[in-house]
This record gives sequence, structure tokens and C-alpha cells, in this order.
Amino acid sequence: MGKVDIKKKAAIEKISGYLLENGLNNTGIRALAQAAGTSDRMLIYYFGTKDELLNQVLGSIAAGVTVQLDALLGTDVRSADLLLEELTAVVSQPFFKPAIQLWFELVGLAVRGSEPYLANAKLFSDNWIQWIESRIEAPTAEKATDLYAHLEGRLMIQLIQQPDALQSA
Amino acid sequence: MGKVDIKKKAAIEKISGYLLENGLNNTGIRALAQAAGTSDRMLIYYFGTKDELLNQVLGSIAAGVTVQLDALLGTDVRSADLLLEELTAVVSQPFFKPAIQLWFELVGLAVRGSEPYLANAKLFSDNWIQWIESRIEAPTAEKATDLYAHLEGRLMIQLIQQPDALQSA
DNA sequence: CTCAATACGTAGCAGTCGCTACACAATATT
DNA sequence: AATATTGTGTAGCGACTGCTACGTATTGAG
Repeated sequence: MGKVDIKKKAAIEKISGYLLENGLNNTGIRALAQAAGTSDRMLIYYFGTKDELLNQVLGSIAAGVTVQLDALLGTDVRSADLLLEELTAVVSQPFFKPAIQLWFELVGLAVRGSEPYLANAKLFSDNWIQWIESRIEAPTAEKATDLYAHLEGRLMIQLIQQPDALQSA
Repeated sequence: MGKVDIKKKAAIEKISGYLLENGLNNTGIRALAQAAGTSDRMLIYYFGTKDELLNQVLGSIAAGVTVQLDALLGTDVRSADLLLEELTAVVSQPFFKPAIQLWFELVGLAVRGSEPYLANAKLFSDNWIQWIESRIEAPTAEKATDLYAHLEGRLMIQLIQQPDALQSA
């Protein structure tokens, strides 16, 4: 065990917050280290590689989002149309804005197939689709996927057309 | 007039091709200059700024996409449901894949509000929505926007879930 | 207490970034 | 032919990139 694991977890938490607030544009390990209250030297010591660090941080953020979503929408089954509207309403709350921004930044880095971004994007969207599929009536993978597509498109447009819409209540 | 305008246009064309093929990840002006068959020094001489260069290149690409879309789908009015399916089918063709990848890369850079990306993203999505609105029955801005959202979500999932799907016929 | 493993600071490498200073060449104008 | 404008090459700046070499503290086990 040792201190390393403890400090690793602390670093992941702090860097998660930093990424949610600042995005994926300024992810030099020196900046991340400062956010974590340590040095670039130590981040490499803990995680070996910047990519591995990002892997763990992104995974941690995604897990947090899923927890929030479960808390807000439960596990009841409802019609696809209703779930889409409920999801849109919930996820449009300002609390989710940083995570959604981060999501689309991740997508942008993933679309050319570069890792670790594509693997993470695939994983996260799969989780969403399964989450949806288990909450709609007469579920099929196609219906869940298309509902998810519709939701994501709406969120993308919110970010682009009204960049400040999610910030106020 | 002078040679500058001629060489500017040639540079825009070549760099458009380069960006479509290679994305927005490796857009150092030295790489762009090589793609255009000139030097970084000259690109700054022509365009003043890297941002201005990207502005013009992205605008050129967007214009090209619109031309293609008009050619393939005409200006007929049809039901929103039908247009969504037709658009999905057309835009899923491999010809459009590089442009769609570029689009989501642009979105990823735009979601934190940084320029010139956000301005371009806003402009392009506006154009799409208007394009859609003028081709559906009983058009409203809301219907066109939501149709566009649905389409974009589908494209995003295609890129992430089946990264190679658009490459073959 | 000894000594090895773990933890961490300092400095730096080789590369890239957008952009500029300074030179000179080619062309246009008078 | 003299002069001004436009075009282009070379070299480099200062800041940043992920990562490493090398040292030294700190901690653990025997």
C-alpha cells in the first residue's frame, strides 16, 4: 500500500475538479500538478504516463455523473418520449454543464480514433445507452440508442447556440 | 491584387484538404505550411494570424459541404420525419465522414467558448438549421432545431460506436 | 542501528508553439 | 534607370510540451 495510493486518489479527485472547470485544453502535466497540489514529477511517478492519469481521472468523473443521474431519475420504467423530455430537463441543469462540456471535448478528441479518448468515449456512451434502455418501456437497443442520440444532439446545440444558458438556474 | 490573393486561395484549398484528412489536432502553422507547399512565414504573411487562417479555411469547408448537400437533397419540402431519415442516410455516406469528424472536433474546441471555434460552430449550426427549416412541412425554428439535434446525435454515435462504419461503402 | 526501498525536489533535454527581425530579391511605378 | 512596393528565405525568441537523470530525504524491515 503506502502513501502512493492515498495521494493518487487525492490527485484524481482534485484533477477531476480541475478538468470539469477548465476542460481538456490546458492539460499540461505542470498545470494538472498544480491543481493537485503536487509536481509534474510526482504525477508521472504516481501514474507513469499522462495518458494513464487522464484515463483514471475521466473514469472517476464518469462514475460520478452516473451516481448523480441515478439519484435524480431513479430506475422507474417510462415511455421513451417521456424519458427523453425528463432527461433533457434534468441534464440541462447547471450542475451538469461542466461534465457535458467535458464530454464534447472528449468526443472531439475521440473522433479521429486517438487513445485514450476513443476508448473512454465508447465506454461512457455505452453506459448511457444501457442506462436508458433499462428505463424505457418495450426496450430495444435501437430505441435506446436513438433516444440517446436525440438527447446528445440537444445538449450539443445548447452549448453552441446558448453558451450561457446552463449557467443560470 | 497581386500574387498574394492567388496564393491565399491556393493555400486555403490545400489546407482544407489537409484538415479534412488530418483533423484539428496537428494544426501547427509549420505543418499547415507544408501541406500548402509554403512556409509558416508566408502563412502569417498571407493571413496575419493563425486564427484568421483557420477562420477562412473552416468557412471554405463549410461552404463546400452545403453545396454537396444541396446537390444531393434538393430544395423540396417534405415531412420532418422523412427529412431526418433522408439526411441520416445521405450524411452517413463515406464522402461526408471527414467533414463530420472535423465538425465534432470543432464542437469540442468550441464548448468552452474559445474563439475562433465557437463563432464558427455557431455559424455552421445556424446554417444547418435554416437549411432544414426551409425543407420541412409546417416549419418552425423549434422543429428544425430538434431535427438537427437528432441528426447530430446520430452522427456522433456513429463516429464513436462504429469508428469505421462510414469508411466502407 | 543498518540498510534497502520508497518518496520527492531540482534541473534539464529535445522538441514544438505562434510569431518576428532582418535581410534580400522580384516586381511595379515614375 | 531610379525608386518604392511587394514578396520570400533564414534564424531565432521565449514559452511550453512530456518526460528523465540525478540527487537526497524519509520511511520501513532486519
